[in-house]
Amino acid sequence: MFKRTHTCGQLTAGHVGQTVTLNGWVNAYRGHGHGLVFVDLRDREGVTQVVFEQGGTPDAVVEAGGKLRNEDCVAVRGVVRQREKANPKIHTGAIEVVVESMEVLSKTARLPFVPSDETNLPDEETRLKFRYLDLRRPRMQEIMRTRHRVAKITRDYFDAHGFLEVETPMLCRSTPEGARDFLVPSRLQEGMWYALPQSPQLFKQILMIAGADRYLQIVKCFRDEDPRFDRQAEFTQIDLEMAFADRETVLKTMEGFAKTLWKDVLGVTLPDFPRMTYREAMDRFGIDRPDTRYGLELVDISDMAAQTEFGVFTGALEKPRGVVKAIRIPGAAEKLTRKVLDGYSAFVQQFGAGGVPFARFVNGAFEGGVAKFLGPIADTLVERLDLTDGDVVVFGADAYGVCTKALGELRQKVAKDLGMIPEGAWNFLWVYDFPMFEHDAETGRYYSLHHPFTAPTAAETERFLAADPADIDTVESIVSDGYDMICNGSEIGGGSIRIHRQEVQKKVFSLLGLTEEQAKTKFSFLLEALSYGAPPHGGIAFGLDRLVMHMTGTENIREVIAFPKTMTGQDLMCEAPNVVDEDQLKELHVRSTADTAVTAS
RNA sequence: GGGGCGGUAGCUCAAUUGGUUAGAGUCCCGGACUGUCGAUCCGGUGGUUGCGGGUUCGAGUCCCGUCCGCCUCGCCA
Repeated sequence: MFKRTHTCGQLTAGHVGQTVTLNGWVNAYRGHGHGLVFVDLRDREGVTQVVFEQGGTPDAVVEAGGKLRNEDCVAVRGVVRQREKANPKIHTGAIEVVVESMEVLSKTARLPFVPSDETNLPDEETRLKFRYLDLRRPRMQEIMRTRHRVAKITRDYFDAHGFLEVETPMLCRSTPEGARDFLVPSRLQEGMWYALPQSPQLFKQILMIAGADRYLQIVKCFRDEDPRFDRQAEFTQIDLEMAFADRETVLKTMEGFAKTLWKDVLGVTLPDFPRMTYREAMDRFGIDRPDTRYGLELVDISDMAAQTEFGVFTGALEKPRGVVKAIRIPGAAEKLTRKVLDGYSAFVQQFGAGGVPFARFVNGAFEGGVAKFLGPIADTLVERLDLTDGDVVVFGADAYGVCTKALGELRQKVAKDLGMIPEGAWNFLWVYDFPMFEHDAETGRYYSLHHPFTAPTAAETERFLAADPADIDTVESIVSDGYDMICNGSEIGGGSIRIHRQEVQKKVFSLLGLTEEQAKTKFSFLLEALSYGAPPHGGIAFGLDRLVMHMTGTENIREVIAFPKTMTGQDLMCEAPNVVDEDQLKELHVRSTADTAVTAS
């Protein structure tokens, strides 16, 4: 009988003398001839050494033990014994189990790789193909456990704060704006399509109107866009919404949640989160999710740059919204060689900048790079950047958007390259006061910076309702009641106070270029719902995958997802996506236009 | 859609400037071994160098195409 009495992680000196049964996989084996075999048995909870030895173990069992190989799945029964020499590396190292009987539950075939061999870990492709073997590794088990704990603490925390978990549909209608939808053809409604949710945004707002008051859901979302190291087409949100709540209430509740998570999972006590406006974040850090673990802030020197004869500076200032900004890189004069700085120029070029003008500050004077142009402003530049000997200054000179983006990205690269990011630091902050809209010159229309259901701040509402769409400056100056939670330069959550007045929502739709007719067609249910006594409400959504990435120190999102997809959207284990039968397509009223054969039959 | 890096034994890697029979560790198989814990020692199996084409007397190595993986720009309200 193989039924276990203990896990492989729990036996200690206190169990000596007990007869126990363990189930698990062979993590390693060490044979010493026919009379003595050691096997390390592993399950989710740990590793225990079991011994097959002549005298204590029947001869036939010793022989069977000698045939065990890595990853065989077995049950062993035996007596716990104190070891002569303890193994301090494992929790159960004080004891071993002398095997009396064994059942091989399942013999392994030749392994594509050995999960316990951490030094010869295969490439990710192989790990994904044999994910069930990869997930057996203690590191992956630890990540899965952390993810479970995050989900559990999330439910506990919000339950305690009066939130109700409600499920929303996976088969939704496609809505304009936002990411590309995954579509599902309808069999019953010929020619019609469902979309998988990009987020349950509208449903949770409707739940507020429906009186749910406080809503929580840990939910899969789908966005058919290209993946990144921290982005997957299919991902999980912790989705939240609160009725009768202002921004302060939402931020306090969510900040408390983050603090609870970090305390309970990592034992880290987080201080109150600083807050920063979008404008300040862009000005000082060149990005809307600043990493405040290090300096390297952007400093505007446009006024000084105008006094130089440097064409790159003066040319930039002639552009609309042209600026010149500088970053002081302390003590980097020797590290940042010409070659490295040339690399930085190439780096910023992908963001539309021309290059990275630079100068070193050595022996009280600028040298190298564009030093010769800095003469007229040398003293004031030293003062404004607070330069000391051995510093390097890099510049950005362009329209505000390009300059800010380039230096913001460069700032992060420099910090990484020079090892300026402190280990173990947790810098959280809120970014708020985002613009409602951005005007795109190419398409000649406005886009929501967050999403079209984000309310303007209370102070802005009347100005917003009165805004003339033709007055781009005014429209772009309207501030929304949105907020992002940032952790170490990564956006882990974002939300807003929502529009709960129908006329405000209609105004947003009209600014986005939706005619009244289109707005009615696509969002009639929302507009209608807003007309029946909608409460003020707001919420947020956290990226569960990213939270777990931070908490486990993993470098890509696939590590924290049990069965993730590759950069080309494939599941290498089950080989999805894949072809289907012609009959299935027919039933769904769908015909493929792909060039290559795409059906199974 | 654009750019970059990578693909050699089941796995991790090596292979001089383009040069003889593509090597090592590990896994696996066989043998030895009674206190190991990365056990040790001896022997063995194992290769369409991702795939297709080209250049060359000769290609793992150079060129073109293609597939796959990762990273990145665009994209991601």
